[in-house]
Amino acid sequence: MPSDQTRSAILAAAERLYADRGFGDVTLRDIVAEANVNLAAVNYHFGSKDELIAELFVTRSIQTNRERLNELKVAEERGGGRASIEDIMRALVGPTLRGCLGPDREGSTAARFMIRASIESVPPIRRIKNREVDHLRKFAAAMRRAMPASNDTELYWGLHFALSMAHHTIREKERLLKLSEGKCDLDDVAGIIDRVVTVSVMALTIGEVASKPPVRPAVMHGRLTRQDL
Amino acid sequence: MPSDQTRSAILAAAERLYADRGFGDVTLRDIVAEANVNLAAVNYHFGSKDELIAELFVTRSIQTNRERLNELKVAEERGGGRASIEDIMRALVGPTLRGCLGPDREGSTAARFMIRASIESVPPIRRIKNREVDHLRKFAAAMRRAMPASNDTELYWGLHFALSMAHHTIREKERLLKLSEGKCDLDDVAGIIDRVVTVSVMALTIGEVASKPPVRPAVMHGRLTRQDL
DNA sequence: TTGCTTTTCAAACATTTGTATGAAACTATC
DNA sequence: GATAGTTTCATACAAATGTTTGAAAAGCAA
Repeated sequence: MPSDQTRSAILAAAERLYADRGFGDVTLRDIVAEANVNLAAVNYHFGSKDELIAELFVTRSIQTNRERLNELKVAEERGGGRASIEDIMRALVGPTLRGCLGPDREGSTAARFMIRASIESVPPIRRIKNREVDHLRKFAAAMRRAMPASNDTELYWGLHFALSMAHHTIREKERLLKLSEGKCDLDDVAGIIDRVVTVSVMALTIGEVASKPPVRPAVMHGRLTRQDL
Repeated sequence: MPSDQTRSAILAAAERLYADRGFGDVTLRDIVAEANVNLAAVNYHFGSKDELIAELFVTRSIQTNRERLNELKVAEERGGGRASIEDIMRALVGPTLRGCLGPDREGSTAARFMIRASIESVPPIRRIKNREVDHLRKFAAAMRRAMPASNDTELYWGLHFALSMAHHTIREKERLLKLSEGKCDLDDVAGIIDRVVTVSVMALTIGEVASKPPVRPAVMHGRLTRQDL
């Protein structure tokens, strides 16, 4: 058997098992059993368990990033070098949401793996995520071009909130479904993307009116602290 | 030594260690060493490691929930039985954000523990979180009273997005700080709460204009799928 | 004190886990 | 077809970890 066959069998089995049962419940022995390879093969081909997980996550992350930048590029070309802020935000959150939500996506191992990675956050994945910042700078730059009037602070908050809504929707989709008693349609991916984009763009326009958000009613009573429960 | 002393020594030591080093890196032996008690004491007083973690998390969750409902009650009383939608959202996200962000909060063990719990999401905590839904229904009810025109779907999405922004800001504050090169002031807790509240309320007003979000440019080109990278 | 319950303690248990080893099987090149 | 390099395999290793045990200690009521 060529070496690559064992390697990819391990990758596929690991991704499937991690997606189904999470990182905490899957051991190397589970993976090699699923892949029908020897236990030592993991360390031979990947060096360690953590490096296996890292490779899985990096592969999928690169895919998502490529999709995002691709969608951004398409939007910029269509706009003659300048994409609208809506399209930029859509390029940011669209790929992730499309990948992880939707009815048929239940079968997508890659998507379910990335959801797990988002929820459980094991050390090797956390390490990678912390270096993931520079890829977002490209989106910050595009946003800056699209709304030159806005200042950087507002821009970063808008970017942050967009990712907040997208990721949290993926992470907590079960809970939202339960809370809303099915009223929130988690299968309407296009609608969800519209929602997130709309709200994100609105968030960005806060900064265009004033540098400080407008609404700030007096609510902080002196006696309302963490102590008095 | 009275039995309660050992019990609370374990609780305190566990919360401190988990807050500092995370759930993955702290063993029972670390905890009992920090608490100066015997290893078997944990199982004697709590039954198991998971039940210890669960007790820690439940205690802090109850605290947060009480703060939220308290703040909601204050706002409703001030408004003569009806709180404004701004104040409701503020009561929802305020306690968590105040508890977990801010400069002096660095020393608060409870806050850092809850951040860890939000990031790492170990099984006993996940189990509890999944039952945490009914507490949010009280907020949904208050929101319904505040904006009777809005339909339930929009309401739940607004609630969900508010929590998204609050939790994600806590979870990813380091990354946001790095991405924005310090431009986003994570110590200005009041400002952050204002931001989240403002955006949440705006998100809720989407539904008052129309039942579907307005912005929906044609971006989904046929060739833009998960494959073509 | 006596007797009973609760709590502490040191030690051991039982598993699980990732990793390492060294020989065997396989592959490809000469 | 011999040889060198690669890959597979069964097995063992070593360490960590949550849990259990049974006796000692402490607390407390009669």
